Amino acid sequence: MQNNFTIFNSLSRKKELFKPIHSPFVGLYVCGPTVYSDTHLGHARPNITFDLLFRYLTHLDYKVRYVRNITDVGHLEDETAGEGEDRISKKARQEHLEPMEVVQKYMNTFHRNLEQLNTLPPSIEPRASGHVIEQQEFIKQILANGYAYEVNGSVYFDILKYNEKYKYGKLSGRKLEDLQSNTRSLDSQQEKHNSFDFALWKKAAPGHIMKWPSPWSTGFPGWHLECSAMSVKYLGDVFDIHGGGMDLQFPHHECEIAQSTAALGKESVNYWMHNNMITINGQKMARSLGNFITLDQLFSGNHPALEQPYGPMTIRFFILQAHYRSTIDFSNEAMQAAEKGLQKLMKAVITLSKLNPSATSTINVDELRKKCYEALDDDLNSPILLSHLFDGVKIINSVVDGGEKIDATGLESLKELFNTLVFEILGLKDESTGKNDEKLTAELMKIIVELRQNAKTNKDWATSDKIRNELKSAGIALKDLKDGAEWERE
RNA sequence: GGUCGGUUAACCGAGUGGCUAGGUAGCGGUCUGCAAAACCGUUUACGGCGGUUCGAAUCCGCCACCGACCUCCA
Repeated sequence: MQNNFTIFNSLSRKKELFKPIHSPFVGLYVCGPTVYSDTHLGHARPNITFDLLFRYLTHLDYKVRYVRNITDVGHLEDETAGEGEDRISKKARQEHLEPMEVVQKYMNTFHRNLEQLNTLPPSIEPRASGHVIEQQEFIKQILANGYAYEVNGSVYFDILKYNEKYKYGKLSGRKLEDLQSNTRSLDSQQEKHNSFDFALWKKAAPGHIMKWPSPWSTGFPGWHLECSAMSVKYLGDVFDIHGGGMDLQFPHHECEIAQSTAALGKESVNYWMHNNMITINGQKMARSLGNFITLDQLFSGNHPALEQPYGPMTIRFFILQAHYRSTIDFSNEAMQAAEKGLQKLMKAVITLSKLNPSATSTINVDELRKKCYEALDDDLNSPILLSHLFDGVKIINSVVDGGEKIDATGLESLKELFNTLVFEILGLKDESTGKNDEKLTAELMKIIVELRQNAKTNKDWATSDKIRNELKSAGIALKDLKDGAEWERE
């Protein structure tokens, strides 16, 4: 299969032509969330970014297996606090729930929010707690190959040993000496041979809820292991693309590389992709920093920092307006700009569907199409794609105004292009449609518009303005045309 | 302190050597009873100082500021 799709590979720090291992099949693994609290705006970024990737690869006729995990065990709150409490266990205790109730609750929210953002579900969504055996097998392999050691029922990865043959730190550009001098002193360090070694299996402290039997101790798997074990299980020893947020590059993805290489003797991932962060007031939005806005808060407007609610598609458009490797700064002003821009785009799609062809054409749709695909092929440059689409919007509106002409062939081509790019690939949708009482509203509006036309015929401007103004405050915009009038929801 | 990245107009953001994205906001015009929408035109730019070059927002050097990672994080 031929394509010109290039991906910026975080490992090589270069754009590379995308060549799947077993075309037309593509294996894609993306790090999912730890489900212990509500989904926030920051989470929308990777999910929309990799949804765009999934949609585009699928559009290019690849058969994509998209695996996105749910972390429901093994992430410690604070390793310095002695035993280190699991984030999920902590939340369970606070809310008087079973750990799995916490997981289910926030996983449900995550799924609902992502559906609202119109992201496609992954092909497989494995959970760490359901793959403890696979993770143990992975540890056994690493131990057998001599890259891990056991101390008091816990198993640690031996980075010095690993570094003799392979290079630890290649993804994040870190040197072992720097890590050595910079690693904090942790309690468990006494058990570790070196401060930078990381846990593959941790013996459970007394009272620890989420634990499993193992050859080493009753305990739980280390933080980085699940992704190595599950990606290899579902995508094979070597697969195409691994994605995630930039903040996971180190140590999470670095450790994944080390684990897979230590267990399998080779690296598992051909292309590493990392999305950048969403910032607020110039600072990363993060759960741990407490400066986050949840998606439900954004949708409802129920947050002190929000001047108004913002629809899921506004958020999707806002994110797509920046390139995925750049930071994007959240503000009400920026969101309102995105909302207006999205409206303009959606309005043009509707206008396009009603357009009448001319005998001749002044528009080169093929040229526009070419530019759009070049943008996508250039490491998913969605902002450039949108800029070309807005060129298209101008063309569509100019056809209505009579400044441009389009023939039947061009019109079909333009419709196909817009439908494919806007809905299928960018995954946007018109939020104003789908209301149940649309039909009744239409009937009522017909009557109101007719009454207003009568008033206008009688030059009764007071009445016609009153109707228009009151409709406006009810959220309906009336627009006078040469003959008659049309209306739309604002 | 170490590693990496950023600094583009009122705001959000593209852009890697000459062709000076796009959206939002502003201004002027066309249309209109008025307005809105749409269209046409248009104002604010490339952190600072040097250097390379016929030519630099783009390459190089220094400085300033901001951020990410180095602990869990999307």
